[in-house]
Amino acid sequence: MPARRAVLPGMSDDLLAVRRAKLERLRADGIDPFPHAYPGVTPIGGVRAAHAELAPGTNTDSSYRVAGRLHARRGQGRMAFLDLDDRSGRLQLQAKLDVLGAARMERLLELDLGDLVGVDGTVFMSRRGELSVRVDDFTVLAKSLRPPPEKHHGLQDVEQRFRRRELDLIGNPEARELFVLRARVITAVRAALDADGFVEVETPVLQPLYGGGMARPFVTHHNALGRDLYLRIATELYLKRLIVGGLERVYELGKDFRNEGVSFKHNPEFTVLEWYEAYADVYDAADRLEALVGAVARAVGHADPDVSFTEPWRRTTLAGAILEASGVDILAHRDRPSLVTAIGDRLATADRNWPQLVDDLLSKFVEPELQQPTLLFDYPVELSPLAKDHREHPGLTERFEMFAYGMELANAFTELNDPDVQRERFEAQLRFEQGGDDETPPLDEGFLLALEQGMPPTGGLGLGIDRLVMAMTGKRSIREVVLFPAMRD
RNA sequence: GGGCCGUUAGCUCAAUUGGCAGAGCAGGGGACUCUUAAUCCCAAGGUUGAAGGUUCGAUUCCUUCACGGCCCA
Repeated sequence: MPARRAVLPGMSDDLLAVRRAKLERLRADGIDPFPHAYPGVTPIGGVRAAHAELAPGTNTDSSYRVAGRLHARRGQGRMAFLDLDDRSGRLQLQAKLDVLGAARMERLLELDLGDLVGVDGTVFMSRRGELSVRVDDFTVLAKSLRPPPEKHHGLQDVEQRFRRRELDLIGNPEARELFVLRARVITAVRAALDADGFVEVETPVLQPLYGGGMARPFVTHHNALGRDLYLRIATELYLKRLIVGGLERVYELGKDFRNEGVSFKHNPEFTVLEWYEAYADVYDAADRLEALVGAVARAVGHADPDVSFTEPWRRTTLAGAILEASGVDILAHRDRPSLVTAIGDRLATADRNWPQLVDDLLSKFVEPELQQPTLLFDYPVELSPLAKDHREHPGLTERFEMFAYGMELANAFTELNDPDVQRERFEAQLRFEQGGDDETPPLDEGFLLALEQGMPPTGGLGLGIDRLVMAMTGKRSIREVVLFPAMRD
């Protein structure tokens, strides 16, 4: 029987001190508590897959090296069982005095939950049918100096889950699975676009001018250039310049930044896909989006009985959807006073211009009702400064937004490529700004110069990746699908 | 920005009408060679988010603040 050494008499109530004392004892015994590497590890999932059919009580001569974080311990003295976690799963370890000898057995039992451990061992199936590895040898891979989350309940405190995401990932396997799923969503998006001949590009995050959307930007400063720069609010204008340049099919997957409040569907930095396809229009973009999201849903196994991303999706018009949901016909009330009268007391109309009121009607009456994937087409030109005029309906543009789970997920248009019309649109927007809209971006001469070079007919689209992941996982808060969401100090 | 709710041991949670702040897990000491939310014995662990107020007495009631959640704008 091994003689246990009292860890630290007189300090047994201080969790951190006990762990530090164990760390120092390892060093005193000539063991490096933070070794440099541990080659040859097999994932626990791989060990499980190779021995799934083993009968209870069966021994094997299969040996593996596994590594992970110590999650639980049962028994002490001459035999103990330990649970080891890695990214692929959990595995029971069996430690026996007659295998390890007194010294190593004692060392093993002194490990703390949360320590990172490597094990060489032999697979067997316990009498109760638990796949296990008998520890033949083990190595401390990194000493954990702080206690892990509660082993059965995990980390429950919502605030701590976001602020200390590493503890969420350690303690809650479903958190790991969610972010692995998020990665699979992004992989599926890339695969679909790559397969269709799109070129992935990277355009500036730090921009001398911001544009491509309606939002307040973050401002930062470049010391050597001696000037302020903006963090991008969209990738649109640079990507269109690449279409001018002849890249024909481009996409960018990255972060945009908007200096606005946080909510369950807004994080100040968020991940967006934008693509632009030469010689295509908004209807091609709609077909491509359906196929893309349908493929993502299949790739990650989206299975909500109430919402299906299987193509085709419902398609209707913005004005029709607003009329149906609110009774207000925005196309019959094309000026502010008329629309205010039509809205009556259903919305606060003070200090809101015509496009803002239409947006309010959409947000209040239509968006929350759109649970199934739905495309709303034909947005008024006042709301769509970068979209091309509708080929049939004056005053409208060739644009749609895609909604699901009561959220806007995507936005697409036949891109406006007439440089003179684009300039007029920007200038009209800036005139609106005199009316108090402070989200209007400044006029981008570099972009207009590029359009004058000649941009082919183009269909473009932006898709919110965080919200897509929310839709694929049924999470109601963007903070659940962003690893480190913005938090107050 | 407004309303409501929450904040108690390292973690997960209790605490009656305002009356000694508790349990499980983890940690410490001990027993245990097929356990698995292991079990058993012993001991320990608290600025009840912060600051003020009411009260003989506050985790509990009131005010302000911080952070978070939900709903609304």
